[in-house]
Amino acid sequence: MNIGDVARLSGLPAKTIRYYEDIGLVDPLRSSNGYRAFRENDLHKLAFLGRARSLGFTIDDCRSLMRLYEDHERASADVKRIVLEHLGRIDQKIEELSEMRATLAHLAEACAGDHRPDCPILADLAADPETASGHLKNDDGRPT
Amino acid sequence: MNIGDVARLSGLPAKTIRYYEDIGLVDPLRSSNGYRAFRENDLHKLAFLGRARSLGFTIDDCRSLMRLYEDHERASADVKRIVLEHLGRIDQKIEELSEMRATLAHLAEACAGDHRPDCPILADLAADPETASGHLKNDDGRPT
DNA sequence: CTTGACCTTACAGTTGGTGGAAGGATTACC
DNA sequence: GGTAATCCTTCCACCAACTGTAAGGTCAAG
Repeated sequence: MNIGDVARLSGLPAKTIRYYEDIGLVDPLRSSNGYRAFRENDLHKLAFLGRARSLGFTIDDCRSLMRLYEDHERASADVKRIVLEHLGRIDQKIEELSEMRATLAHLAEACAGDHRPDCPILADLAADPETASGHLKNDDGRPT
Repeated sequence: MNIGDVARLSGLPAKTIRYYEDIGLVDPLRSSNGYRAFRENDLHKLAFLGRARSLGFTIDDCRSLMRLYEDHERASADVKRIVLEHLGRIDQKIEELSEMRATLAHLAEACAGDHRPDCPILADLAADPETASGHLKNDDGRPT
């Protein structure tokens, strides 16, 4: 199989596949014309990588997961640990984004969004840290 | 004020402040010794930038927001539009992460996480797209 | 025999900074 | 006045995980 074939079959761009070879995630053979020659196994690996990446695993995670995948003596605990760590990172990210979301939603709500220049959003962004968005979360002046 | 002072006051690393000058977000004066000389206004700008960045705005957004901040003829609608667009991107990101989270949580739950090599996580990652994690979402074999 | 689709490598750019080296300026202290 | 510590300067390289582009080699169809 040429790179175009595995690209179609795996759903990964050819560029990405070349990149994955570059960083040692796959290692296709070479035809006499210099073209990469992928085996079934390479295709499987690439599909594995694509799925893992789509679940947000880092390339480094992918490397570990692939190693475990190919090691039939592995302990499932090792796999689970990677997943749970990743899950923790995702939860943290969701947490951060939700906080941003809440603040931004408050700000957007407070802004008239018309032709006038008065804008609580800009006022908040310009406020010193003590004040910033605190007056929208609790409006009685107590420190947050 | 030297860069160390504004770094302390704004909470931004000196490196970041230099970078912001590099990309044209601030434009401090220079003392005769070549040191950057920040005015009050520069400090305000940097604090503004720090707050906007902490809310997840891109540097490009920050540029637009700063322009609007400094334009006293602005329409608050322009500010609100930027915020709402950003809010949309955040919601999308949260959505994506939540989907990942759900899939990963299912997988982790299904995995014994012990010394044995059997691992539904690896099985899922290796499965072809038709099957992948679908069998965990609906276990009757219907296509998802 | 040429056209077009495919393949190759290599280098630059993306985002938003961070780290480090090499060297000049200033301040503190003896 | 010397010197050590702390600032400050510029410049270049690096992070993730690709993506874009250029310049060129290969192959199958008509």
